[in-house]
Amino acid sequence: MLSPRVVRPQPHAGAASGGSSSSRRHMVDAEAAAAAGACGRVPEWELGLPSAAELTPVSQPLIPPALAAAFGIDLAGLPPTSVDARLLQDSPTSHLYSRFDEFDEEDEEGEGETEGAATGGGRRGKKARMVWTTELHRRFVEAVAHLGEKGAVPKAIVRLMNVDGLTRENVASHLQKYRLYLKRLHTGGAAAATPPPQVPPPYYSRFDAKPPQDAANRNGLRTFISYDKLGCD
DNA sequence: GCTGTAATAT
DNA sequence: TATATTACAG
Repeated sequence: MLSPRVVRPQPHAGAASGGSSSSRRHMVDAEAAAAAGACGRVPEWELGLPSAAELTPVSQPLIPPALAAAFGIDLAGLPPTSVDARLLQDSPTSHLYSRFDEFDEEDEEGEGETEGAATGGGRRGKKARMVWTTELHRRFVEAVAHLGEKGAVPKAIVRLMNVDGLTRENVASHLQKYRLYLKRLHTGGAAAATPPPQVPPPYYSRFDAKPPQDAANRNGLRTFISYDKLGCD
């Protein structure tokens, strides 16, 4: 992050959302699912859960021993620390993302982009939107599962995921959608009584029907609470 | 300061 | 459509 270009503040001041949020709901869905115990949580899993420090090595299996051998990579010599997000990009177009790259063409603003005064000689770097690949998402879900319903807050998730360049905002945003997704699953059965939600937004459709299991299983930790588990129908 | 949520922007 | 950003409340 060097001399991040100053993003022009949008003279907005909208705040269209009514100030009073008296009908503010609580996030009971998740808690309810958790409280359901029998279906949502497996206590023994949580008891035996490793600490955050022990979880970081989750990045290890990303390079199968066989593959490492083929490339003459000494796995033992690799630090079990942060995983660069670049390594987790698995989509064909994932190269396009770049928030971690120093330079980027970034040039979508037709307006005369006034060189940020604050950049003073610094190369302006514009953050491209990050791409939540299935790999990244898998790590995300695992982190959420490990942390549990109550502990799965952006800050903790970022820490657990241990992905280079991943910000709290990234995760917060993703988490928000993720929760909507879960909520949708929950309401799928119960909401049958309520008005038929025309065309429910396909949140996370991209990740649908693909609960993480391979890596988790390889870790000998079984499949953590994932979509189905949390949904607990 | 962090979090959750909704609205809105890109 | 997916992700980011913002505002606001707690």
